[in-house]
Amino acid sequence: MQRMQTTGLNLFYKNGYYNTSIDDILKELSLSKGAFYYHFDSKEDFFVQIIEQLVVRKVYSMLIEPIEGHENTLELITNCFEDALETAVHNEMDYGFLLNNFINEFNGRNPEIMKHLNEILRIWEVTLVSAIQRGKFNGHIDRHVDAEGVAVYLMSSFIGIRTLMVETAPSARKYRFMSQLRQYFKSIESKSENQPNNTIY
Amino acid sequence: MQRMQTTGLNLFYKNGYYNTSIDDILKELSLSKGAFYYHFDSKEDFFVQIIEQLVVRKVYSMLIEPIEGHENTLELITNCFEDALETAVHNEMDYGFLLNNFINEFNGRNPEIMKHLNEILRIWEVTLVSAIQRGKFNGHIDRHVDAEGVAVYLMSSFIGIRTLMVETAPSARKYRFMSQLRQYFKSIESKSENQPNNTIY
DNA sequence: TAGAAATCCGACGTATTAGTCGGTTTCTGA
DNA sequence: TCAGAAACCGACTAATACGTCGGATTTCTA
Repeated sequence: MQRMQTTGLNLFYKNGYYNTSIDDILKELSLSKGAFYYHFDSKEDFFVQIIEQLVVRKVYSMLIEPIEGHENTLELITNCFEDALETAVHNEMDYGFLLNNFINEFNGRNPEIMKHLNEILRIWEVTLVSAIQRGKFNGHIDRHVDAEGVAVYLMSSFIGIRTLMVETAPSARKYRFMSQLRQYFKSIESKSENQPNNTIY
Repeated sequence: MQRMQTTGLNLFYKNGYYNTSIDDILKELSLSKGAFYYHFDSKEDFFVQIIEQLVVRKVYSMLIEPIEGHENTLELITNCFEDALETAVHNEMDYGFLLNNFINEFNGRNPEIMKHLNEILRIWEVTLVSAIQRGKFNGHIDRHVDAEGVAVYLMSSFIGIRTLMVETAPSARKYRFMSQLRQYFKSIESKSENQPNNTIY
């Protein structure tokens, strides 16, 4: 069942949900229809379970947990993005950002699945927002910046660079992206070196 | 034939290429299989013609031509993005950024079509790069910025925000995005008010 | 070890897909 | 007017899709 889900996710990521048949997955696993429908009610049920079991965990370990620490927020985010993009560069065959692909595939076509995907995005967003607010509180980030705005901007740029890293010069594009991200971060970081609220930690 | 293409593009955009059948398109047009295959060799040929005829034009009019002027580059890009996002907000049903959706769908599965899509991205990129270089030359943009980097960063953020504007608070997210874009632009614009090279125009 | 529960098999049904092809209608220009 | 070209029709094929079902096999448990 674990194997079914991981194999399923790989193929769905590679070929898309609607363009991957149950038979494709079962052929890869040398299993039969009966085995599949013993464990899952339908293809959709199968996919929902994959989201809950695997996709959520992937996003958490890659994008959420790395920025939950109490160090300098902007550094945490920089390193988190750096690592995530570096992983993508090393994918011998990269198919873009998992969440982006699925959202584009299911948007307006499957509200049930969209609910799950939007929920993951929401959690990513609130994690970023609170990280930025923490940065403001700790004096690393200028007090006047709009945390929600920065979060949306960061998510946007990350989603987009993953699409741009598909097929065309992923390594070079990653490097350029990270440089500009640092440039942007410089523009929102605290001007003074005072970090008054840092003392309480 | 025009009607076939526009209807085809709408459905491909809405449901994806693989998830839209020829019959779906023909039903919408009240046409028959014979009519379709009289004009097009195959579904793929049909789609390639749609890209060349419609997608290219859309991207040009929306993202390329608006930034080819000789006014302040950063203002041009700001207005261009503003308009493009505003159009998306007003789509009663939005399915994200056309190019992003198709790239994610065809990446690693159809090199022929990917070639066309990547070409459009490439043109967008060089247009942005030369616009930024023009801005540096005109003194609106700091001479030290990396034009390629800024272009990649801009494209990334645009692609991403279009996915984020799908389903969840498009108008609010657009507003936040544009604010941060302006913030970023402030960080790369020329520090001094001198615009030495501007005189030759 | 025997019986029950869990797991798996694969042929089958029904629906949909891309594409074919012989025939019909509509347009056009001399 | 009429012949040929352009455009269109729709039944057909072969492949593939999801899901079902009766039965076989393996694994667990007492």
